[in-house]
Amino acid sequence: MATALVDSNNFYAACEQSIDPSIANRPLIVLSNNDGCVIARNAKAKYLGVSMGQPYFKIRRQLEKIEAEVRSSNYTLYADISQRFMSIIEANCEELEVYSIDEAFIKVSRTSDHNLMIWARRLREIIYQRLSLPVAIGIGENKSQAKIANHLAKTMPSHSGIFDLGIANDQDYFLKQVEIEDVWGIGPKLAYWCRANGIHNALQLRDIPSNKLKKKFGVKGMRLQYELKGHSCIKFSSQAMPKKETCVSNSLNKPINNIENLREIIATHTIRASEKLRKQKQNATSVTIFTRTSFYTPNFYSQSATKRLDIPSNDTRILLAAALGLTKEIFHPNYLLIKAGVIMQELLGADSLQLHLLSRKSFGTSKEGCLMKAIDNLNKRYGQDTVYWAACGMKKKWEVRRRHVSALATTRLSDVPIVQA
DNA sequence: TCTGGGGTCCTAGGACCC
DNA sequence: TCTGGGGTCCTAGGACCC
Repeated sequence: MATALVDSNNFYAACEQSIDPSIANRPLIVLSNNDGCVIARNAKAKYLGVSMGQPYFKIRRQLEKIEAEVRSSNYTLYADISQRFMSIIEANCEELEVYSIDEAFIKVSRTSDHNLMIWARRLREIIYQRLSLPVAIGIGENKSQAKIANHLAKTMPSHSGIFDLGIANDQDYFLKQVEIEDVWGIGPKLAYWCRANGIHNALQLRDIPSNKLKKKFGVKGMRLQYELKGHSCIKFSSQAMPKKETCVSNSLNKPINNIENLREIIATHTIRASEKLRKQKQNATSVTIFTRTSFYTPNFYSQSATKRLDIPSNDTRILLAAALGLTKEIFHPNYLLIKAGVIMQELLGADSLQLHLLSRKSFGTSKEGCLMKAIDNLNKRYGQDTVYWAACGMKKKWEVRRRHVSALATTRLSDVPIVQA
């Protein structure tokens, strides 16, 4: 059975274009939280020289000059379109592994003539027709090969978005076209080492002596090399694994140096993290909070603190008490803090909870559980923060900047676009 | 004035056990 | 005089992913 990787091109930008086709012919960029830096751009913006990761404030002039459309990231919209994307793929394959918001690995059987091109073209058409998302499909014998094939599908125009490495006559030729930095699993550090050791492309990586690779990359390097040779050794998991930790954090609109503000931020993130836990049907055994100054200031400061809970919980009030209790441990008045967050750790599924020896409470049916459910339902029905904790503060001067956010066109009735005949 | 957020996996080294 | 060897668990840090 072959493995394919279906991946949406410039996903966030494509989502923005799909709800507002009027911007499709213009350069478009999407900014990270706090309108910090570029995290997605459409082909036109790419062509005009906007690159990923650039801070917005540095390129604002350039963007004005090329008359680019700018959007703040709208994750609610992207998550909803992603779900639709995945369900179309699921209906057109044998097994699906959702790999990220815009990518899925899938398994498909090869037809008698081994040719999956017709299937791939059809899938590409359906996705475009229903969601206006252009996708690339790469096919190989395993995940690493599918990744390589997907890269080739995107970068070589003659492949028009689809490439099958499994049936390529000259696999070596194609592996040679893939720069070492573009190989899945090779990050900047390892790429640097590779270049220094004369390994410049995927073919050379496949063919270097295994012992040399193992010494530097460990087992991960071995797995990658095996896959480049055509064996499968990276697990395919169609069942989403339960999360081991859940983190909510952000950079602040402006730096803070008073503990009250830090408490409000920690409270806000803890509440969001608790909601996430309840949605995931998980409970946290320990809570870590952290904060730091900017990387770009001379006096760097970073601190975290952790509290273990007697009983794992997803009750906002319990987690809030734990997190706020730690705040003074990470605060330092001499530093301007620019980032803070909460990590829920050692997560347990609701079914694998153990009661505390001295506790009389039972899970799920408790009053506390009902209260949390009621709050979640109210916020779902009437909008986020209809019911919220006073610990979050009222003014929120530090709140995330989102000056260019688009509508919730697929999840909120009042935001559905109106088409005039 | 401004520089993302949310994850996972692996390894090395220390502490501890018998 | 003499200070083992094999194993597990935990943690911090590094590297990677999108």
